[in-house]
Amino acid sequence: MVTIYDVAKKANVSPMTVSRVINRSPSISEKTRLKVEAAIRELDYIPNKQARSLISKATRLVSLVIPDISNPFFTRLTRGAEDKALEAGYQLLLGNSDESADKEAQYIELLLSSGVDGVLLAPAGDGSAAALNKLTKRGVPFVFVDRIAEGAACDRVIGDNADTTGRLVRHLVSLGHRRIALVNGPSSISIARERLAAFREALQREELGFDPALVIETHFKQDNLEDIVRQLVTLAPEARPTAILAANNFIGVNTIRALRQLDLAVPEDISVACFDDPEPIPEYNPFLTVAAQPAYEMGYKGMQMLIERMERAAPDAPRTVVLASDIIVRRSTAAPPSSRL
Amino acid sequence: MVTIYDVAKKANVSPMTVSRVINRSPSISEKTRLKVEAAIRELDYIPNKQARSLISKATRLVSLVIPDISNPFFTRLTRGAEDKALEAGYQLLLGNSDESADKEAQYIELLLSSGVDGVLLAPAGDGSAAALNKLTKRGVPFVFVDRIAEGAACDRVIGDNADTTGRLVRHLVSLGHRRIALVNGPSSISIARERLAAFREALQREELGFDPALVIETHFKQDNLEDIVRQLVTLAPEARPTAILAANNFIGVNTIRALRQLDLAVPEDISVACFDDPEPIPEYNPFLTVAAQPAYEMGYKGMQMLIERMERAAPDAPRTVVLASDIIVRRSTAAPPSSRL
DNA sequence: TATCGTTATGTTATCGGTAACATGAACTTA
DNA sequence: TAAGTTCATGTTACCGATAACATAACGATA
Repeated sequence: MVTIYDVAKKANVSPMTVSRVINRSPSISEKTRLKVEAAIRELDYIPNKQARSLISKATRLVSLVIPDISNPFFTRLTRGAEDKALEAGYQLLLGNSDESADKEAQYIELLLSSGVDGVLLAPAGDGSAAALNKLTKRGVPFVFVDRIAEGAACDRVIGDNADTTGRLVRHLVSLGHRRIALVNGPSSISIARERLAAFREALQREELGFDPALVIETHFKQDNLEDIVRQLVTLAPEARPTAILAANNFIGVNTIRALRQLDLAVPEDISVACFDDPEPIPEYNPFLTVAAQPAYEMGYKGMQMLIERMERAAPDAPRTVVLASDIIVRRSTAAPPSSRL
Repeated sequence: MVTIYDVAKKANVSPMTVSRVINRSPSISEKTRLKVEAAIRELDYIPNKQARSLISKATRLVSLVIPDISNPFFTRLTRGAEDKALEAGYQLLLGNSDESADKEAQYIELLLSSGVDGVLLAPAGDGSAAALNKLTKRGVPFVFVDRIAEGAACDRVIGDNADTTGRLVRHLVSLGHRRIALVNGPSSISIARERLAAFREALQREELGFDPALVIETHFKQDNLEDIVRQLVTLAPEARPTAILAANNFIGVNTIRALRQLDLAVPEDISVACFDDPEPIPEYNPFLTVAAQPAYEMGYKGMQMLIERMERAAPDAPRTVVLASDIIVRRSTAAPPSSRL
């Protein structure tokens, strides 16, 4: 391995002078600089980041911890985070928590020893708080994206769940739906709680009753939803929902799949709308009506805020950035069967 | 920051003893071990990886460099690579090359200074060779997944492009197609070359002529293919293809989108088949006939081979692993219009 | 009990950089 | 031309861990 000493010897200067050249110290004569730069090139010298980190206490590594990289929503978020990180000279350590607080905690433990300078996190649930305390204790800043964990006062970039849910409900109501079901994620996850609360409020605003039987909790990940959907569509006709609101793209896709297994047509028999676009085929066969959250922007903005924290360029008080969604109406929503009689 | 010295002082031993406890050296008395472990717990000590790397020359960081994480094929590959890496105690640095050899080279430069122990790479093209030479020069092992770059003798995990292409062509021919177009990726990428070669051979085997006008090169990334597809479908009737083979999932999806813009129905007017599944909605509306490559396995196996290299547990000679694909016939392929008259 | 062999622990030097201080050379200025 | 400045460069020590060697402690053996 070529070290700063090899370069120094070759250029006939002290290692410190080489270090100064590398770090663009102003007090270096043009002549020495050129001499050292030539030696660096000749030896193909690359500074050792580990040695540097040992002194500077900074690794220029950041981590992005997400629940599921196979979800296109998080893929786009990752792109945004990576772009911003590279732009600012940081490298990205990727971690999947698989929606498990345990795996997440394990991963954070690992990050602590890797000496990451900061963590961008879509927490698996409120159980994340304990692991996050360790980060705080070590002075490693972190920022929430998409979701938050209760009990941690930090920057966050989140979607406007209240507004988005309200608009999705209004869209369905305007088509004539009066009984809308919500297939939600686990209530241990902030966005699931927020979407449920917003759902109740939206129903109230539309002067529709809230029926707990029409709210079902499942996972945000790929799953077979046949049982859950059957439960909804086999309710008595007057209790049966005419539309299903899915709390994320996977639930949306799997709801449609389950409906098909149950021989129900979308949107003829029942309408479906969901949060987040199931890319990469959002439109080749326009199907799901969705609330498309700005995933890339969330990642980008989240990383930006994290970098500001790491570089102590942010105010002490935690900041919250709320990003709006676009409602994209496609073919999975239509007037309910009854109104078409 | 809590160091090994703090622990040593607290436990009333020398730093070396603490180091021995951490590294499970056998020659440590039970009594001392417990004492030191207590101090570690009490102080919440975490070893500093940077300092360790300085001596060991190993960072336990590996990098995965892929052309495009927004492609579900690479997402699944990433999952596989990450799972295997974590299993073996390595952490994953993620890099997107965006199909650009320049970005890739820049990224590899960055990796060199981060001191990664190895690189798993789906090269952006043959232009990658130069950057890879630098890795070789520094003794950083790398392994190709999915694609290879000419001029680098290293382990590789690739799909069986010849066989897969042959089977896709046979599927189309068996439906009655005689004129099949290939919308391929850039010929600077190995899989595009292999698929083209296999395509020619398959046509020959099926005793069909090869028409260069029916082979078009485009990008593997999201793109508007309307011009390209128009070029194909506006050929004279006797020269016009009745089926299009797309060299990856994005090209497949975008071909169908383009056909729709041109008011052509799939599969009634023209059939489409492609490599790689456009997840996450492969089946909720069965559409694309695809050759599904085992992406997860590619990532997993590739990482495994890389780890073997890094830990010098592999034979010197480069190894090649070829993984077969599944042909999944869905609704985008059918008999050509003529045969249905 | 003197000697030896283990086993457990400590000391010193080092990995590759850089901060902090020291020094030397060149240039002013009186 | 001697003293004071300024600028360029070198020296020394240290970041946090550990390899290599040194030594202390202990029990076994004659």
